[in-house]
Amino acid sequence: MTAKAKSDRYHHGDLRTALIATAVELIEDGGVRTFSLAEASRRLGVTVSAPYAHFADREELLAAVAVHALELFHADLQAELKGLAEPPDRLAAVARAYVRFAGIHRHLFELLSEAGLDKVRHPEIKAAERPIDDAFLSCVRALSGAEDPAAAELATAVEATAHGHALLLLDGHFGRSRKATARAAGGAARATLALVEGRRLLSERVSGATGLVKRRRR
Amino acid sequence: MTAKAKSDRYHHGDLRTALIATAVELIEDGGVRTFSLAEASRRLGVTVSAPYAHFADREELLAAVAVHALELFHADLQAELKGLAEPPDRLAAVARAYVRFAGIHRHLFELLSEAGLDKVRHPEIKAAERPIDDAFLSCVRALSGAEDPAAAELATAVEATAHGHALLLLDGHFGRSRKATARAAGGAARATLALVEGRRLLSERVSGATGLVKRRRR
DNA sequence: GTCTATACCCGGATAGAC
DNA sequence: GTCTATCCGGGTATAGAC
Repeated sequence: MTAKAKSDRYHHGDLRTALIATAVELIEDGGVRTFSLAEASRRLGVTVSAPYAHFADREELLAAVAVHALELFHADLQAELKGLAEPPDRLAAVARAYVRFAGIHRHLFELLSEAGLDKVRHPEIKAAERPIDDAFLSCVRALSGAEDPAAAELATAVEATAHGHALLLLDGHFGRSRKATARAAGGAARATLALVEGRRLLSERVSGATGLVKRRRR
Repeated sequence: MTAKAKSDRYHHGDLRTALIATAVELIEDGGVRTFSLAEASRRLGVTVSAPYAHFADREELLAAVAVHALELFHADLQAELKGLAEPPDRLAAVARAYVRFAGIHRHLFELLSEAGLDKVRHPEIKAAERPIDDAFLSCVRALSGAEDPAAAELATAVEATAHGHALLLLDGHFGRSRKATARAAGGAARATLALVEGRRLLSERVSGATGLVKRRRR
């Protein structure tokens, strides 16, 4: 690969990278379902067999795109957390970032959540998820103290809340306007706060239930 | 269609109905993605063109299956609500039923939430959703009083919670054992209760915030 | 209402030349 | 590393006979 402009054949400095970029584009407006290696090849002006020199198959390319998407999300998440100190606020920010990402990169989000990529076959994906999981879990732990047995359930509930709002957003539940993403993200953040508060209240009721707390019931 | 056992050709009392039933089966174990009219036809021993006498295209059959799934879910929901009087409990039961349905009829659930069926083209789907929406909304209204402006957001949050838990369940987040569905459903129900409590608390803080309530902050 | 036959389109993937 | 050529499979859908 030393000679560059070579004959009339198509040439790339780096077809592998170009394929990933094109796949991101193609998926960002069209979704994973309709994405095909053939189409990507056409776009880049190479034949359908060329990609096989860089990826074993379609799924391997998709995995690379998934990694890219996760890195994107991680960056967004860090930005959203920046400057927030209070654990509940940080948790709410995670939910907000999650929903925003889904709204802004719909199809990349779908790739991550619906494509059913085999994470065993593609450990890169797991690796790219790691820092995100860590950020999330550190927020949960900061909130409830590491010893809290209910921490895991809270983490799950927050995750479900964010995920649920994201899907409702993509479903048009918040409308189709530009504001929809903001509405959904705000809703998820508030729901997260409510969850945190409600959980604390319910656990108080169970453990050291005082008359005062009990009186709130119904 | 008066003569029944006629010649050696394949015959059905009602191919239309049989197609729906077969599609349900095929989708219940294999998912929508891989479902094809061709396969369904083979199963029933008719040729690939036969279905077109009853359905305009593949999607029309899928719509019929979706209606079936919604009816199933509605029945489950009613059963789950039976005997519960307290609004929070009823709301939690809705979430529980939702997650259970997702766990037990994975692929039918996927059809409903991911297949992207065009509800404008298929008003039957909207019609089948109606009674479910009504049941859900009546629970929300019973809880917050019809005038509460936050009712809509609560409804959304509960929906998101149920949906989120359902998806996490299908993702293996609660394990793959037979107990996974129960765990997820329980989690969704508890999260719903926490949501209801937390929301009440947060709104008190805003509206008639007393020193006592305020003190709970942080 | 169902069949036969067929046309059409798409995608994935491989062998072998350059 | 890319191309040419080619095979495979799959599905959707239609026309026309019975």
